[in-house]
Amino acid sequence: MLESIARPTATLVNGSSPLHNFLLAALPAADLARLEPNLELVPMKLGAVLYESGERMQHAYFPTTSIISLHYVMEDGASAEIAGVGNEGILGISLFMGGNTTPSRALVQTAGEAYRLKSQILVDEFNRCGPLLRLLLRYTQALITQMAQTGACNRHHSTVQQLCRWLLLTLDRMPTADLVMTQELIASMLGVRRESVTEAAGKLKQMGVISYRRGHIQVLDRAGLNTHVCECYEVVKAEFGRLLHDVQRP
Amino acid sequence: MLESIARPTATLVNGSSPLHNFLLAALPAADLARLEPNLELVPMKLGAVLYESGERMQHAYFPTTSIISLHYVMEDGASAEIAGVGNEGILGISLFMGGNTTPSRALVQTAGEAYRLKSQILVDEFNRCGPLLRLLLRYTQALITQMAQTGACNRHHSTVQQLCRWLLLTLDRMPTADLVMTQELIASMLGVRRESVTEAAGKLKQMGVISYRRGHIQVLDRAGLNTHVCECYEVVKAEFGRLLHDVQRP
DNA sequence: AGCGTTAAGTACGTTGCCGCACGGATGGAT
DNA sequence: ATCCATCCGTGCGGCAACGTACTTAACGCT
Repeated sequence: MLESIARPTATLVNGSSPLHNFLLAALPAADLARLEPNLELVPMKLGAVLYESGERMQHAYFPTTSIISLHYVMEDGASAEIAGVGNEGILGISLFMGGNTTPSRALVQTAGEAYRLKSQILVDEFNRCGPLLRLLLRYTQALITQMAQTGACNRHHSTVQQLCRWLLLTLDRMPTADLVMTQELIASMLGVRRESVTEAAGKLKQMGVISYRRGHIQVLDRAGLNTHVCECYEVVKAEFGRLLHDVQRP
Repeated sequence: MLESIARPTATLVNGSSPLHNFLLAALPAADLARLEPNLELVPMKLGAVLYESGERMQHAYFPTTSIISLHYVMEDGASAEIAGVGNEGILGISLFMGGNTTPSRALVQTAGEAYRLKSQILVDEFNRCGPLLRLLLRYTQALITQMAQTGACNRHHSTVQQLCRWLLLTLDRMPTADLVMTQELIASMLGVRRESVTEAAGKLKQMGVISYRRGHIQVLDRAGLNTHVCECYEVVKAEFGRLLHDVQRP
């Protein structure tokens, strides 16, 4: 296991280092050094379920190139994304907030890599009440904003607006403008029918904002997304910027 | 200011003690003792705005008999409740989570009383990294669940179901089954039209579950609400119970 | 090269909620 | 006792999204 510790290798497109996760990168060197021997680089396969509602988590995840989606799944099977986690964040809030579980599902929305850390090690470090605690609480605060905003957006905004919001938030966490993503998957995130996504995506395509083919979406005109998105995107982005201004790409 | 410290008085219907707030009641005596000289009992007037989006909070509030509603207000004036805070909780999460502000509005949904505490005193106590920190983080985790669930509920459930959820959650925080509440206000909480509330309430009235008159709603048949509510109510309630099981009515 | 699976397009009736515009009723205030 | 602001009831057209059903197109596999 110790051998699997991440070292940037030539075979990886972006290289890989814990520093590619903004939270880890924002830690003082001494704190990061304590964690580093325990950080394990793992591949994140599209659609993989990292956490199921009510389970006890074995690991926390710090995405680097992958994106994780937090879903709430209803009794009747309907679902809705409540937040996304990319290289700006961590999966496993409930480990340090208390309670250990949450009533939600976490799955890989965009394939890539993440560093994982045994739950206990994260908790122990958190309990030192040092920089990691401060950092994780601020991140959690930003996550709360994202969840609240998503909820309000669900109530008031159109599918097209929400699709724009979702695309922009995803784009911000991606190195490229090419998303490997089916409309079906987007529908489950937004909590709408697949056909509704087809319709909304069709409009954006017609306006030349995006193009797509089977299983791929390409954003052609990011500014165009901005003109059609609701305020929610900007609010979330601004709040992350404000709370984690010192947590930037290394 | 010191003179205004809460002492239960005969003039108060329920009497009033910090112990009527579950979080305060759950603190070890030594920790509560440090806070108590700084707790100030204040009346909470219906509709009063305790916090406006982006403001810096001067106080944290621990409701006893009052209920506070956290709203998100959109640019176009549309609004939606993202969470409620009663005697099980605290208003002022962002003070200790970091960042000090949130993009939301807090207003009094049900008149009553609350203990308030100067921000700095709460933060100082939180920074001792003792029982208060543990307690507040667990509470925040429960609040996160409530927000996520509300968001998903906004997406998938009918106005009647949501009204039932809202009534039950409010009822849980009230000593009586009589709510002083206009349909207009409920509409702004649920983020729907006033007429939609009229319609939903009319159905419940016809079924004999509630009755109401101008500005008052009375729940006649709580079990009836339970049969019409969506799963969301139970999930939130269970999560609060699980996370704050040791935080009970004194 | 052809096949089978899965993604995406189309169509149509239905519905739940919206926006608007009223009229009627209530209950506190003068 | 009367006034009148506020709250509640109702009606109607409109529409975005839904549920359902089916077709067409793309990709990957043998």
